[in-house]
Amino acid sequence: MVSMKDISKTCGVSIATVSKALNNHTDIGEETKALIRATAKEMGYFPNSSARALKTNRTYNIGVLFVDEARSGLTHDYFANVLDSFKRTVEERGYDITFINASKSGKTKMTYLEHCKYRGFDGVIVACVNFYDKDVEELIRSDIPIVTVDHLFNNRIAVVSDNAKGMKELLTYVYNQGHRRIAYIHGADSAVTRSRLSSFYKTAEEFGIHVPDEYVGEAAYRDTLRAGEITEKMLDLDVPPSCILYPDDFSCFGGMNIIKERGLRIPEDISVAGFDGIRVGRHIEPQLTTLKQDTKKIGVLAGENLINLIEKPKTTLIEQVVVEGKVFVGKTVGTFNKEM
Amino acid sequence: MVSMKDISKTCGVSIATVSKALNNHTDIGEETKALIRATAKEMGYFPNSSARALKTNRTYNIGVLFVDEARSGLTHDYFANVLDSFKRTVEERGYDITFINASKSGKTKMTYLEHCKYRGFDGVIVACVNFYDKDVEELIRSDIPIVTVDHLFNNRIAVVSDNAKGMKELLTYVYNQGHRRIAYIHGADSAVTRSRLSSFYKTAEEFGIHVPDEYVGEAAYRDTLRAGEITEKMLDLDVPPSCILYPDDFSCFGGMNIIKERGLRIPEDISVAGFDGIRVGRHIEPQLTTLKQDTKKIGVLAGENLINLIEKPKTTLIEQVVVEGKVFVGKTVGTFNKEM
DNA sequence: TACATTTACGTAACCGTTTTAGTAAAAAGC
DNA sequence: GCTTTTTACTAAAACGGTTACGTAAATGTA
Repeated sequence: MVSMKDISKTCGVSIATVSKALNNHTDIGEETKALIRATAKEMGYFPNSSARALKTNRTYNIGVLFVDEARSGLTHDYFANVLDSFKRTVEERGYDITFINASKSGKTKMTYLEHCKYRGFDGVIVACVNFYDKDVEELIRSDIPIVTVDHLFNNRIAVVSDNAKGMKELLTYVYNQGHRRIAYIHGADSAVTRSRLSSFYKTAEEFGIHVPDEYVGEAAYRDTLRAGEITEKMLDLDVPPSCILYPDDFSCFGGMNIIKERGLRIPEDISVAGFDGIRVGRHIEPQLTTLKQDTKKIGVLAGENLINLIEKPKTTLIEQVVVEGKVFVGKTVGTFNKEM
Repeated sequence: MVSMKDISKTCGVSIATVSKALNNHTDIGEETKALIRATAKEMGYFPNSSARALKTNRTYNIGVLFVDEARSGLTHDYFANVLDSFKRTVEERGYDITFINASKSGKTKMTYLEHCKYRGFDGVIVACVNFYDKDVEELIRSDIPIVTVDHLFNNRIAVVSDNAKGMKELLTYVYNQGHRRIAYIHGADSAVTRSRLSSFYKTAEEFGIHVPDEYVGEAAYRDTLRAGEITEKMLDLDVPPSCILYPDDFSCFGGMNIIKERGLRIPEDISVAGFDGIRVGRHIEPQLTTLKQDTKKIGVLAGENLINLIEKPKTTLIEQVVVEGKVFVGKTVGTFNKEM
């Protein structure tokens, strides 16, 4: 590796001059700068990020903590899309991203926070299901700049999709299609779940429609089997729902399978809607009606807010950034106007 | 941040002693080691990776280059699964992963190789569609330890899924279900495509079945619309195929949609099969018959081979590691025994 | 001309770690 | 008891940068 020392030798200047020239300091003559830059390029010089980080305490590296329960967030469509957008945003601004993990490095196992300190991340983005993990809590409570996705913490910036509004819009759409017997299968308890659930009840009340207890069931996110089981129960009711809302698109597929197995048609006999708007939903038949989350915007805002927090901590507001989703009208919710 | 210097002060020993104690060198007394370790733990010490990297020239960081055409590989189900598995494997062994990119860092744009040198990655994994990008070529030709996925290069370890065998198995399965008029819509030209295509022809010949030119069409990977268009053309043939194979599961969905639009039933009227085995294929109706790639194994082998290459370059074979996939029997390929 | 200011560069300390070479004290050898 | 070996530690240089401070020469000012 060619270093500043090499450049300084061939240019006949000191290392300090090389450093200043390459960093465009004002106290270096223009010709000298030009010479140094030219030879740097010629010699194939590139700065050593470790050395720079050591001295400046800035790594231009952002830690990413995306932990699903068993699987990492990578194979989770929603998170993968958010991460992809986040990645582009921060890379534009000169940052790289590295995954945080709690594996052993060498011999000693590290907590997430220890790993962050070890790597010297300038900031961290956290998006995961289990925010109550004590390792996650330790990280969140630290003094590292952090942006969380879809979860609120004291004194931390959070980018959250507007679950309440999303649920309201979805339900409104379904209502406007004529449905009155609307069921909601929700995911495991979490802030997101609670937000959607309360919005579901509230909106239903606003429309003056009654939601019997049997119309609300708890499944788990992205669990097609669970969703299928609950769907079966609902179909077995004396007065089954005319439309079922699911915690996510995957779960919705699970429900759809059961419905089809029963010989019922979607949407003629029963309507369904998902949540998230994963890519494949638009490519299958019938096209999935769902609440499409704006993963791109979430990623961009998370990136911008985090970098602001890193670069101008004083002027950055600690706030909740809300991103709205949008109903994607597919073919799984039909019009309903039979007698109630 | 607490450093070795702090520990050395509280323990009344030199910094060198601290370093050696923590790295378990033999020339430090047991009691001293114990004391130093204890105080290190107590003071919340963690090594500074930048400083260590600067001195040792080892970052324990692996660069990941996953570039799809427009979108990054992150939202690509196949790559995301490979990456996930790769990530777990290397993290187990104390390595982190960071994405390589060619964005500007600060002001100057870097090539992939420059970025790798800047970050000092110990090794790199490359998996992308466009291996002919000159930046990618530059990287591959460098002296950094590299493992590629699904592409062969001289003197580089490659982990490839056995496309030829996969195609053969899939076609054999379809043949055994009684199909003789089998079409193949393949992806854009690439090593993978060629491998599958030649295997398709070869296997067909072995079975003594004739493949008319109209039964082979070129679409693009993960392009549902293109796949749909070609499917239409094939359905319009005087003697349409009884089964169509697609370049990937997504494309297969595209074909299925067209088929359903035409009022044809899958698999009663026409059979289809995908390639890859993405998760959602198992959760939709009818369940997709496909060649399931062993993404987990690919990731593990890529990780293990790369680390071996990094840690014992002398003894590591430069070779092609082949991973076999397996036919996942869903419901989209039916038995066919009408007269030919 | 004499002094103050500006310009352009160099010196050297420092970031946190590893490692080579050295050293004093303790143990072993005879 | 003296030399040799072993044990347990330290000093200091080095990795590749950044930066506060110093300084000589060039320029400006009166």
